[in-house]
Amino acid sequence: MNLIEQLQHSLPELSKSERKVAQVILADPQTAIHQSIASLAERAEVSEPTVNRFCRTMGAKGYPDFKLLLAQSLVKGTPYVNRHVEQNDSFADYTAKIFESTMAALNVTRNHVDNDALHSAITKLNAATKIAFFGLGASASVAHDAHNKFLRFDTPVQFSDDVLMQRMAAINAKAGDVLVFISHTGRTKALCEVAAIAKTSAATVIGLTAADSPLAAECDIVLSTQVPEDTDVYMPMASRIAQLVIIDVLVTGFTLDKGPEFREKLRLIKASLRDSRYQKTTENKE
Amino acid sequence: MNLIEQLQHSLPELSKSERKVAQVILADPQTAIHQSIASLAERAEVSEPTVNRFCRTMGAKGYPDFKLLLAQSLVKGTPYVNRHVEQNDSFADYTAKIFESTMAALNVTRNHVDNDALHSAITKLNAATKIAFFGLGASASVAHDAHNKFLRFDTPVQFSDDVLMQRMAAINAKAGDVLVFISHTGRTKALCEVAAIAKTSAATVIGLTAADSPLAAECDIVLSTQVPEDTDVYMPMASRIAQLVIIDVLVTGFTLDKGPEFREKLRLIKASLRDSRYQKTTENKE
DNA sequence: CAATAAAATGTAATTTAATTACAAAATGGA
DNA sequence: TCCATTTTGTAATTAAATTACATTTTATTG
Repeated sequence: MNLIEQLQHSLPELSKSERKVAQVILADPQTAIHQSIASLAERAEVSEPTVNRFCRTMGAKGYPDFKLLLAQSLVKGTPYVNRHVEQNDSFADYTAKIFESTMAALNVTRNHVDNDALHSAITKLNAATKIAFFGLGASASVAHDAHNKFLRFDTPVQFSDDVLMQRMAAINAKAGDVLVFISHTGRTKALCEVAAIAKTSAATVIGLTAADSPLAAECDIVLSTQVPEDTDVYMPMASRIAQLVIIDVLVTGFTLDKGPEFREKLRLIKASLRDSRYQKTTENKE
Repeated sequence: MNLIEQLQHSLPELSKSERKVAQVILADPQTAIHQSIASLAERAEVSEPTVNRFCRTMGAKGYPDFKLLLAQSLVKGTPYVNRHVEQNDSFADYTAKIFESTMAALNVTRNHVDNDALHSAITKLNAATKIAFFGLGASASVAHDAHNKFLRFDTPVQFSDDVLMQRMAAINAKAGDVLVFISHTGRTKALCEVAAIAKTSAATVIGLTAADSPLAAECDIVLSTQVPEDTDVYMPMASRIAQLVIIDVLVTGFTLDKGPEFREKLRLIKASLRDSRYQKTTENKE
């Protein structure tokens, strides 16, 4: 646990003098880390050994050690948190908020992904005879991205952001096919309907969507993005970024499972794109 | 700058003895913060005052102060670094690497974005009579995403991943139009050519691409994503995520500049999507 | 290539800070 | 109210960091 939180939390258990020390530190931790034990003791109106004992109570080896711990917990205090953009935010404010919120979303997703689900999704994709990515609205671009990434391989890939096309594809889905449905909310009726059709087929249905949503209910494998709901009007969807990164994981797992001989193939693809580029130093895939 | 980075960076400028100190610290910073000046001096085979002088050279007030700074930078020290996926990585390994690398990319981008360029891009977009997003290959999905996001407003938006369509649009571009070209490398010939055409028009040409690239040269405003090149075959493009987040910033700035009466409009759009969703608790945009 | 200035480093003394040992209050239960 | 226990403070001690100054090293120039 964070030391600051720990201080706050153990406040009631402390003795009178030690509490005084804790309060002085909590009031302005930034100052505390630059003070000697003497000046801190004076500010808290206690003796120096009391401060020392207090440090030991809090799990430090002594005062200098305590200061180190305190300094460290001040840094990671607010790592990346989800913060909403507000009307009066300055340019710098909302830029920072958007970046931080996105990183927070990725952090949360990383810590909460269902590894088993991801793993079995990769296995299914690898064994697939055909792969399709479906999304509507904003999720269409995520499906689009997934399609691009999987185009590098020899498994046939399909992408659609058109409900009718999706329906047809779902109806024709066969065993060995993998259909990936992408939706932020998991509540888009049209997409759920297509997923329901897909479910009646022998194909594998994967959902990249919110857990416990109607869409998730229709899926064999659910890859959920545990991202705080962005109810704010101004807030862009961090969940879509999380979905893209999950797709990155899928692609990477897919590639690795194919083995090293596959690597050569990817190199060839890369090389074939060379002529479409202005060369300079290193070469990259677009 | 991070103290560890600073140490690494100033290594060549240091004197012989001070370099020894720096190297001992860099070799194991975690140990260093728990040592006294005497034991550190001994390990580095220098005298105590040398260590003290070294601390001052690095901008600290003295040794204890230096330890504090070091301790702090160890926390946020190497938060998210770019790590390449390798053939023998386990599932857990590459998943972690991908998430971390993406977060690292976002962190780097946040710290290096050209705020003035971003700001003027937002201003231009707000004054635009028409907006277009162009991308090819993998960047097409980024353009696609941007298109989706800007569709919520009343400024006409266009998206294309077709070179011919892009050419036509570029030729017909007029003053007041804003054309956004998206490319990871900034070296795709076809896209550069379209950008060159656009540049001859009176329209504003914005590039969401690598700095100092051929594409960047054709643009009025360059929004560069300073992301380490991903030469690795297995590595998904973190830069594309960074581009998406920059688009989020553009959209947010766009919305905020339009003022609060606009907020109502967005609410109406949201409400109009309601019927296409299965309701449950809170409502969200797709 | 010596001679000298400047920089770098070390030694020892000094100062400052932290800790310990122990004594004095304060607290709480019989 | 008395005794045991805990809490807190005082003074001494130890440890750590810093300073002042001496010595060595390095670079420079005649």
